[in-house]
Amino acid sequence: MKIASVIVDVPTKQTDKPFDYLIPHQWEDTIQPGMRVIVPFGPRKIQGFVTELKNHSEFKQLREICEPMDLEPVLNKELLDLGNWLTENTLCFKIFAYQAMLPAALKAKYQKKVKLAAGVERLDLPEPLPSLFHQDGTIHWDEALKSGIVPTLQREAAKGHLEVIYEVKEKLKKKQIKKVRPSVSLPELTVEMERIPQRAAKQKEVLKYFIENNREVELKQLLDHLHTTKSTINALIEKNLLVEWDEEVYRDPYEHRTFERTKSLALTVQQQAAIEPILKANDENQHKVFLLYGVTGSGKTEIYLQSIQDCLEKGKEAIVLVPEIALTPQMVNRFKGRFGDLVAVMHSGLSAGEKYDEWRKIQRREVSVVVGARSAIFAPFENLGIIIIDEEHETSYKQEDMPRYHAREVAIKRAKTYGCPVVLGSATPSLESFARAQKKVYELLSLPNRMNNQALPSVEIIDMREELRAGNRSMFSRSLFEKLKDRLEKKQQSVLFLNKRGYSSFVMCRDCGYVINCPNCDISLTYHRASEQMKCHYCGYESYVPKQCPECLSDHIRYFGTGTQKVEAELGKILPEARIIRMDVDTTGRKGAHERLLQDFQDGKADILLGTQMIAKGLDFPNITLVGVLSADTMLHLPDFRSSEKTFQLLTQVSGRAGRHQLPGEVIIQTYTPEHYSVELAGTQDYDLFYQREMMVRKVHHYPPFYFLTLITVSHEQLMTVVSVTEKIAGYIRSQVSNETVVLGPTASPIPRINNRYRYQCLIKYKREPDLSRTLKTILDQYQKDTAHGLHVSIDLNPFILM
DNA sequence: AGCACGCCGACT
DNA sequence: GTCGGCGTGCTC
Repeated sequence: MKIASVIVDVPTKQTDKPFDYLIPHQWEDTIQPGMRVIVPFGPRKIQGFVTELKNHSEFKQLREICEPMDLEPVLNKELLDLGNWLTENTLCFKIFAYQAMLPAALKAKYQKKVKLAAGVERLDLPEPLPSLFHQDGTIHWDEALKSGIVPTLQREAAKGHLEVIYEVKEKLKKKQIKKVRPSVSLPELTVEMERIPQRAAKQKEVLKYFIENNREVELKQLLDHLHTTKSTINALIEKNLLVEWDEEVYRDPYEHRTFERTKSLALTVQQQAAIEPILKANDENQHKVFLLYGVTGSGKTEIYLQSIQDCLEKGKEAIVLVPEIALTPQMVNRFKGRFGDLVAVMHSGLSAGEKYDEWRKIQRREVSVVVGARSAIFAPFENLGIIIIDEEHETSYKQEDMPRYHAREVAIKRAKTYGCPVVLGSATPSLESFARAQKKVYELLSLPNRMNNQALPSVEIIDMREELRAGNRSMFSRSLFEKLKDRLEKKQQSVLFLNKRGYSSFVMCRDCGYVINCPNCDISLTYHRASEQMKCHYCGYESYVPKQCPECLSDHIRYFGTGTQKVEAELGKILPEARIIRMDVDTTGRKGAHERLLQDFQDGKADILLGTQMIAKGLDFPNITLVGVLSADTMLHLPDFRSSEKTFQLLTQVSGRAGRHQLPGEVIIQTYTPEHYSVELAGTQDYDLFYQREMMVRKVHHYPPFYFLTLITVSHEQLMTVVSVTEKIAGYIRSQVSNETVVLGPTASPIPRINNRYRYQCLIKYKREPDLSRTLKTILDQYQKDTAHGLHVSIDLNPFILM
């Protein structure tokens, strides 16, 4: 076995296949599938993943692998296979699939440099080159680009004076600390100490320390403790009395926190009934998907915890997925509290280094439970016992760029491999999942009551049109105002929820209604208060707010704030004595700010918590007795077939924040469309009825879960090109599919232009189309090589955002 | 993606 | 006659 198949880090159609390389003798026993290697590729060096070892290759002129980047594989057999599965199921390049499964820190960085060719002196080169060399005798290409000396470099390289080199760099080093310990036994140490001459007082002290504390110690600590320097230690190492070594350490984001250990709670009869099938599947190593449908506050987390406990006792491992937004300290505490150091946490709040360290803990089997957002589904466990997906309906489980996977599908795929259960938990399951449970594809487990049989909060729906008619033009209905005042007097807490969308901070002329748009994209610019600039979220374009309206020259330009700011100001007017904590992108930008604000609220430092999406989840404070939703229908009118479902889920979710403990809770939902079923049924908290109503709508309009969707988006600088290509694609698909299948389009995308590229799309709705995958691949084969002509074709199977 | 190779226009 | 534009095709 001297040949390795390598998937190279070049994401194009043409290179999306294994390339064969010879393994140099020195690495023959080292290199294995799943390792990252550095390989020559054309004139440069790049990173690649070894997928296979073999003895023969169809290619004659094989080149050699430069070196391995790992000492042990970063992807095991199962994950390599999973990568292929991802590639097949999301139609992405293999390299994207592999990279998605690893922490970003393992992605290579490339650097191009030049160095002097053999026998050439710096001074042989023309000015200003001789003075531009770095310590290591190279000039960095990216710096040369900035200073405009690239042509000079190229000329010198052509003359053979300079040599171009390509480097692959690790993004990140393992963090290591130096440790020391005695290398001889305690009695010997005592003897040796006597022998140290009197003038080496510090060396004596060090040995005395080790006689008293006969164990390893971190070098830095030792030096601090004894007020000495490394030279003392070096002398003792020379004498073979001490040994020194490097040890890998982890950047533990939770290092300075203690977690109160908790024990399993007694389960209610309902919880007991719900957990039993899961434990049974655990016992029998049976793959099954459970849908744990439990109202807010019904104790789903305890079921997760005890199912995991059961796995750990069987020597297996567990993955828990939680939506990013709900990955709060509260959530982490519950898992760390129960399982202590056995838990790794993965979320976007961690630095690349911290994420890598958490991943290393998993890889080295130092933890058995990982709690994390979407990408934690790829945790490199090898003896998985259970996968839990909390808030299963959350759209953030779908990744929107390559590879466009849904964590739920990946979870089921992995669980099948390990023969273990998947538990999908939600108070408001996605229609897809609930439908599968109805069809007995998933097993339904219900928790219809709250713990201790607390009543669900009472919900009042306020018709804001009525308020307007009654002369109330404020954003607070009379009822909400009264109740807020009441809580203030009773010293209880309230949460006000504002749906961010519809209130986004665009800049508008009050006279003519002109909204400032991005010049490159057909979307309004977002106002950022911190920088007092307008920014495009799609292309990054920035600009200052004009003094005058570009259309009508009026100077009545104003921005519509993030909404929360406006609400805060308004609240200050009507309830001046209320202490308010505002949570939105502006106040939670800094690291840890989110956590601190919530802590303040929990500590009773404020009466009202005002915020967007981010407060809809996980809040569980005993003193909250009122929840207000300022405008329930802002997301209802988005061009998205899931908007009713999302509205219902959000309203139910938010309502669940109230009265989770002794005090009963009240919920006020303000809306302009109280008659809409998703608002009405969120009011009565009737998921089952909502499910039936929404399923009818989906059936009539040929949407999931009755039909599968595939979205094809084409973009190009020229509108004509986009239209004609999309038309050709749509035509080709129509010619290939059955007549039960619906092909919509071509139509302009909801955002018709991003970054000066026009966007057209085509939506396929189908029930059964076994050959669709092949058809789509043909399309990609045809058009992905046209990227040179500026054409982009992207395909999203089961899209969540139809934009 | 990069890069080399290759074929046409405007300069020393 | 050469320098350099970017169109095309290849990387084991």
